[in-house]
Amino acid sequence: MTKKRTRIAPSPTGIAHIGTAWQAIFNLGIARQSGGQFLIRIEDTDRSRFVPEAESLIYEGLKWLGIDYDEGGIKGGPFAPYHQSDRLDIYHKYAQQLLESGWAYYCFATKQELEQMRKDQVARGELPRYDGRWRDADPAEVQKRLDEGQPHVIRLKVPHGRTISWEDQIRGHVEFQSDLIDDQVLIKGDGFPTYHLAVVIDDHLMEISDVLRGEEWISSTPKHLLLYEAFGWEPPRFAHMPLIRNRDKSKISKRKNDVSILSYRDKGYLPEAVINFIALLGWSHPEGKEIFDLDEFIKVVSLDRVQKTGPIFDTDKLDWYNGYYLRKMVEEKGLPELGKRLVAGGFVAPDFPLEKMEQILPLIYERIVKLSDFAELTDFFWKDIVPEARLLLKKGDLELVQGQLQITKGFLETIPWELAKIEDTIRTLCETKSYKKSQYFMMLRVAVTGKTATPPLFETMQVIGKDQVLARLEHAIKILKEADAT
RNA sequence: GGCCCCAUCGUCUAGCGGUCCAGGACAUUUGGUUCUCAUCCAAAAAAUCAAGGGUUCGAAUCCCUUUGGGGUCACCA
Repeated sequence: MTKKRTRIAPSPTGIAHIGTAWQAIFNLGIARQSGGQFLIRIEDTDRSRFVPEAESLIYEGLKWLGIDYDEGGIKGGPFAPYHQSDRLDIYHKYAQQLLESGWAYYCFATKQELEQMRKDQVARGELPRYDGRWRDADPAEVQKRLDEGQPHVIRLKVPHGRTISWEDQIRGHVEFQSDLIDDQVLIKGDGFPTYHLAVVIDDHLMEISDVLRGEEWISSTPKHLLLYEAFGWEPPRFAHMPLIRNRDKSKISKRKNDVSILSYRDKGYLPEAVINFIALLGWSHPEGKEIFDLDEFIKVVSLDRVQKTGPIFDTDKLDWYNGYYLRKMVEEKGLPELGKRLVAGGFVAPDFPLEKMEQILPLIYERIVKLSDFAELTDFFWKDIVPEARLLLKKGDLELVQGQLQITKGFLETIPWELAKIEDTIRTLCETKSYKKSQYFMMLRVAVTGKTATPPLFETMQVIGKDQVLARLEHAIKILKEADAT
């Protein structure tokens, strides 16, 4: 297999987007399995949307997910620079070439002028599009305006009457009529190139062999193909991935979904879970596997298993993956690993007593879905609780429950605080007094934790500690008295 | 609206002319284990393969039409 070079070309306009990560793993896989390179190029030609910290967020997000790259980004490489804003003179040089070969021309129409033109077109029931007013302008007039320093753009002279087609790696044969394509702006009024110009020049210069990008680019591809032709360059292979969607099927958006990679980290997801989840969006494992890591994905990914339909971003399955990977992690690396991740992610205070942690972790690791669940799952171990009378009395009447609390407290006071002893005491009590197990246990659970869903009762009591358990039972008795009085 | 892309259970998908009255996973429901929750284990329900026409001995799989959805039509990427 010939080596493939692929790339992602994110724009630093905001957050690190989950879609970028999704694109990245496919590009990474296709390149790596051929022994080629995967690179990151920063497309920062839109100064109006530029966000300074956005770029480092992208690296941080990809790094967290374990997505590595070979060139570009902060690494640099043989085709540097990898920031488009550092490549301006390159674009100008090639734009000049297009001007000379007749594939491009200067356009002095102002934005307002074009806006008015489109408005008029729409009013006349026509399609709004550039009317080519400077396409065949008098060279002398153009030169005069140039000499005067008039603001201008450079446009591509899209040939008429052409059919432009390519064999898409995912979609097969796709074709467009050139007559429907506007004379694209190549160099903007501010001297920056547009995406179309820059992407073609950079992909060629950086020897990208396979362009794997979102379906939203499919209608731009003929423009790019025209540019390759204009430059006399061999175009890369194109593959247009489906678009990840919101629940309403529209293109995934910030408004309707959490699309920030880092926010999944902050919510307590494991990177391996996120990777596994997104890998199965629009793609399926050749052996039908549901569980695999990035290394395996890179080995087996192929474009022919990419679906043409845009998958809906539904994180239900991500939750399942996360719980699964959390449990797997504990089985393989032990509870301390879970503790480490909790601390590293800031889900538990760094000064949280270690021995307490060691006692709590075995009780909750099967119950935790996200690392951020930890607090909610365990707060009663160290926080004061106020059991609700309603819950205490859920399955038994006042008299019964009060008696149960008193007598249980009495017995527990006398025993050494060991798991076996606690269990033995309570079970014996339950039997000799003929309490209903479900009622009695649940009542105690509420009295001791304030909750109806907790880890097993005896272990929980043991970890909470004798003094605290007795105090809570006492507290429960008091609450019932108050409830009785009102 | 023009152009382009797409269409299998609620969701992610398997399927690339017969082995599919459509398989798996998540979610859901039920049962088992159990002091609750969760885990784990079983099982169920869930898609007239968008609809209608063809082609074929035979179609979820090929073709056409319709419908539906999406993308794109900027001096944004």
